[in-house]
Amino acid sequence: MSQSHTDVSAEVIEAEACPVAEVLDHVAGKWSIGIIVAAAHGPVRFTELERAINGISRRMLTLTLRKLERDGLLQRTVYPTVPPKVEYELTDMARELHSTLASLTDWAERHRHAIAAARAAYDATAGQPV
Amino acid sequence: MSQSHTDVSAEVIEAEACPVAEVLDHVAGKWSIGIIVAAAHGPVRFTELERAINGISRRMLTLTLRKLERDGLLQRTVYPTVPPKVEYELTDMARELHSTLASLTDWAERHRHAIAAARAAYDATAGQPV
DNA sequence: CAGGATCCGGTAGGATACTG
DNA sequence: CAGTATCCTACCGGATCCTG
Repeated sequence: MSQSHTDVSAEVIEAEACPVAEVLDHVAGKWSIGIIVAAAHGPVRFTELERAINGISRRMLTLTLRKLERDGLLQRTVYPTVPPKVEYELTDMARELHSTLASLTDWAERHRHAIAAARAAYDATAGQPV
Repeated sequence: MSQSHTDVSAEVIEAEACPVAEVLDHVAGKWSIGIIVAAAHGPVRFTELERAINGISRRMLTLTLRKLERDGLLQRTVYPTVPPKVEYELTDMARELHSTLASLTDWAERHRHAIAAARAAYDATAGQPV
């Protein structure tokens, strides 16, 4: 059903959406933001993060940590001590992102009630369940 | 710095992460941002969005639209004309979000190269593939 | 034109056990 | 302490067909 011609209008959206989509790809993880927030106030150790985020599994913590490190958002420092010690710290890039994320948090807190209200209204008006 | 932060209260993290997590729950959809961006410059029709976003399926468009509408981010206007006509427009709340999102876009564009470089470095250094 | 219903695969993410 | 490995499930998202 799709013709071989490409529509020009999509390029604009793509050009705008692509970087954001990439960011979200790195950040949209259920835990990425939590980790960035948790690591924002200084170097954190693995177990600290695990306890701080509370609900995350070791697996997801490791995976998300790796992803963030790979994208240059986290700097991983291994201390070759007898009990292994690893610290994670935000890079400058990530600190900027954290500031931006703060705006999101702010927006979310400011409109949390409005969103809840909108949901309730929607469910009452249009969402007549069977 | 490194003295009194040992008890990184999980409550703080949760309190901060929760709203964000909610936002992301509404926004982190693969298409939500694209829709918000596409609808930012005025009322858009269903088919317009479908063509603009280019890659989205009718199903996901509908679902994402519903979700955004339910959260009070989109206002849906149905014109009971013979060929049905539906327009979607950002609410004030969503316009604010869009501004915030712009920061994210900005951040992404500014650090896109750095991220790519970090990835390459990571893959070269630690990511010796099998 | 706008969207609902259904099937179906890929993957994000959770639980658990093992290790250097 | 800081991971890794394996299994398993839920849901996201695509394709297709049907409707008002």
